[in-house]
Amino acid sequence: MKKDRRIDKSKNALKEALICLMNEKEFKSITITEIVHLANLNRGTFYKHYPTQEELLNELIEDILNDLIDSYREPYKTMKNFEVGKMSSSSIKIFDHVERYSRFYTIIINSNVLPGFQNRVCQVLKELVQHDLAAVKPEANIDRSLLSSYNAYALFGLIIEWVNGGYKFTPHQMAEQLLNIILYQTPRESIEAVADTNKLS
Amino acid sequence: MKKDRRIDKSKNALKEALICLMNEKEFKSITITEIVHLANLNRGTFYKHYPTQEELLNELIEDILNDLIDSYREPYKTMKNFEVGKMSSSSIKIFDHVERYSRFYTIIINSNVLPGFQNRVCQVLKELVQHDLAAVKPEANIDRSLLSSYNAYALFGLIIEWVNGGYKFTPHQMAEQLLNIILYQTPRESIEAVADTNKLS
DNA sequence: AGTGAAGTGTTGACTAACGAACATCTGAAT
DNA sequence: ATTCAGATGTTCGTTAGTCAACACTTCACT
Repeated sequence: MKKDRRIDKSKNALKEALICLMNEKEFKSITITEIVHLANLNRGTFYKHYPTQEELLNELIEDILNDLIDSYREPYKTMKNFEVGKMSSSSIKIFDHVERYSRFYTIIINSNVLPGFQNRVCQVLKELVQHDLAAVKPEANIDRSLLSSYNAYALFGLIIEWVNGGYKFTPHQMAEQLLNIILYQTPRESIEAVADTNKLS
Repeated sequence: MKKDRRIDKSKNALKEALICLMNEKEFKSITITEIVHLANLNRGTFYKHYPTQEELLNELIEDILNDLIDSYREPYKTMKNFEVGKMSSSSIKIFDHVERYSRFYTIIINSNVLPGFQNRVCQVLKELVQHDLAAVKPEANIDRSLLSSYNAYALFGLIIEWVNGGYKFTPHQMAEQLLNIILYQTPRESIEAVADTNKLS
């Protein structure tokens, strides 16, 4: 028995409405009545799924982080024995994820609401990078935690700059920028060695 | 008891899906399964409201014509003793209507599917114009049917050109164009006399 | 001719979402 | 301090939409 699609439709409508309202006013001042009005749903439907606005926001954040993880791992589904050199910019999906939730990222990053979100994104990125590193033979004198954190925050910096600049580039252009940075910033002779540590997006 | 909003949501999803599919393929080749798949609805939901695709299309057309009528009459709600000279381009809503259903208008006008639709639009426009004329004192030697048809098709010509040109103007610019044509094409001394016959949009 | 994949039309049991109504609670205006 | 409009949290009966399953048709391909 497949899951009833009405549930997802209602939940998505509520989350979409919440993002929309967060664009306009402070989260704390958003009422449940406002949310269901914008979502075009009965108020009882809200209470069937969430006790408070905070719980709705929490689930939205979980959705976004899960989509971030899926997007990051997207290239891995098709390839094996990953190599940055053979990676095409179109296979990098993490910037598509950011664009998908661009309104939310703009709210969070440009303002100071929900400061913990940025840290959670970085933490997730770091774990994703670290997981990749685990499958690669160790590099001399480089601590894995340090290296993964280095790469995770570098990627996050790219995202921050993109968001704060008002999305002046397409996701594809961002992917190209990332590839260029990875491939040409690294000293030529060590590209192959480091390549496997940079399985970004 | 207000009407159950689930009905409108489902019907709108089906109509939106139909427009989307008509953009890509011939109407006759569109299956019900395709429609409900794109609308993200159960097939039974379709049959609960419509026996065939044709009936869905018919109701969509009725929706569009009703919205056309509402949009045309929008300025009348706020004003009495209508005068074109005092009419602002922002009060003209008929081009907003066309933009709202722009995808549908493009399909119908650029191609030859559903040729009857254009005639129905013109007929509706003519009746709207004629209804306005009925409230105005008769002009010497001008047949009312001819005058209303003249104005209705003139307006339709504006729309056709706009659609075929790929919507190169905003609805507001179109409204300004219409006002300019009405006000400056007419001989100066007869503006007042004809003004009331041009309650367009 | 015959096979099979895909669309059609319908049914039945189940449930999420519906409107309406209720008794609170809140907070800004008086 | 009082009022009162608006938000909250909950309940109840109803219904639109859900999935799954069915028999049937269509038609392209073998």
